[in-house]
Amino acid sequence: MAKNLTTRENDYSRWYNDLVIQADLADNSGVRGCMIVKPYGFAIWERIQQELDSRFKETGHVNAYFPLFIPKSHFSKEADHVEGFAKECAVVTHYRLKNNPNGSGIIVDEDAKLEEELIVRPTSETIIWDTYKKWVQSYRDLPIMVNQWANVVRWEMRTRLFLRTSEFLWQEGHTAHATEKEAIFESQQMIDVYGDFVEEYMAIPVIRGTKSSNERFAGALETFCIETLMQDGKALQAGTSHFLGQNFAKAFDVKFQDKDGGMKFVWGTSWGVSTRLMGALIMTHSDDNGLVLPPKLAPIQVVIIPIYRGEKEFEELDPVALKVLKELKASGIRVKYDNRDTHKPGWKFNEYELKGVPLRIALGPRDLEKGTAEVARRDTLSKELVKLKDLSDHIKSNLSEIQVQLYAKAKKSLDANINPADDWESFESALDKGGFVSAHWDGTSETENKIKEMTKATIRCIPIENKKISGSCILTGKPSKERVLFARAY
RNA sequence: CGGGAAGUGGCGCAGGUGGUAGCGCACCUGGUUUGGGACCAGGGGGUCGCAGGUUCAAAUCCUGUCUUCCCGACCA
Repeated sequence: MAKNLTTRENDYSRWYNDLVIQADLADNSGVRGCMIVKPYGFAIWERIQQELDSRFKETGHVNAYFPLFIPKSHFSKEADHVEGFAKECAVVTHYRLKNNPNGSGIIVDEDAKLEEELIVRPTSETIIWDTYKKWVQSYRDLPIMVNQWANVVRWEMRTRLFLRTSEFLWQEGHTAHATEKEAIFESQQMIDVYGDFVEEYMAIPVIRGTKSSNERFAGALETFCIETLMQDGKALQAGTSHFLGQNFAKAFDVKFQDKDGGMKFVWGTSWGVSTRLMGALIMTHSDDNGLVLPPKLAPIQVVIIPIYRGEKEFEELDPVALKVLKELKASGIRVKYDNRDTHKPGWKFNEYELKGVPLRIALGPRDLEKGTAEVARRDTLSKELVKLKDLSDHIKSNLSEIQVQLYAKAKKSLDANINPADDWESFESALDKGGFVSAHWDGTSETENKIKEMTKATIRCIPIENKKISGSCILTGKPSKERVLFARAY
């Protein structure tokens, strides 16, 4: 049992906070709402980046980099967009500091006021569309399929490590197309890329859907999303992809001459996932002993821990451990041999459990005699004696089994927590139980707002694979074409 | 941004009627240990979040400010 880790039952939110810090993923910094991503946490993020990046490249995208600062005038061009982000923008107004004449330190130099203030990007649509204007003349210049890995800033009032921070890391894809059909295809394709990645790689089951107009991205015509459910029954948006129509093209005057000779506005998309995925990862699989990582994502998949008394025993063990290490490495497994003499085996067991390493191999004198190793699984906390000659195969099959089982477990929990409700009373009690509530909605913003006021629940998504069975709205009784998913969300 | 709580060695906390800081864990040294967070002995480390103020004297009292946590408002 992990020391000092609050149990989930006791206080889920505190469990999460403790875990992030104790597993060495991230820490708070001296700046409100900004986090320090520690090496172990960043290693996981790098694995997310690596895999996503290659999937982006496979689907025809290239990486580029746009500036952190956005001129205020660019930012104000698309009305809905401004409306959506204005309240959470950091603004740069000066470019110089000076010594305070009264000797009390450093102050802003009022003489160095910027003529045009700069916004720290909350997202990059505006500066990118301002740029695309210069890149696009002809249909031959399209499509543009650009992604960037960057940090963004949204001045949040209430923050939590990974889930909502004022500065966070993400990728944002921005594409421009000649036709509406192409742009819609792109935004749908990317939500599938996200969905497949999150399910296959992070072992987190998702629901693919579209957003209601209330929850839609500021400036988009349609927002596709993947929604997940955490162990405490709250929903978490894990990724979004937006069909922007011609909104940004019109705002930034991005036109091209088509084959027919006519001038047309281009069609756009944007899509992103952020370090919030780390939060989803932590809250989907982990337990009261600490982090649980799916093997495909774990920076360390297997740790080898030697158990010995005195130098003699270590001398005998070490070559065997090294041989196992070499063998596992050779078959492409990310393995660490922790031969530090500064910590006892029991200490290491707990440490790697807290950090979610999927498999642990313990090698001691008893194993040496019998030609075995003890293999322990992080997800089930079970142990097994395995013959050394079978070890490599055993580890490989264990890793893929863990990956499959983590997903299956999370999927089962997701499915078990989608509850239908057909009247207001059962709607409310279903929300209180946690999870998604599948209910009819009359399709209006007003009704969604009222429901939000009354229950704190929002429409998380309109599932893509929805059966179009009509009914009547849970609140107003007006006709509804299909059920949507409500939940209280992060 | 409102309401509440808190900030004291790396971590968790005590001290608070003002008199210059202590405990547990961690750390360092030596020894014994090592199959689920070892033990003994010795040792190092803190301008008490920061800035002002009251006072002969401030961790302690006052004011401001920053950060964190909880609740709310806000949030794609």
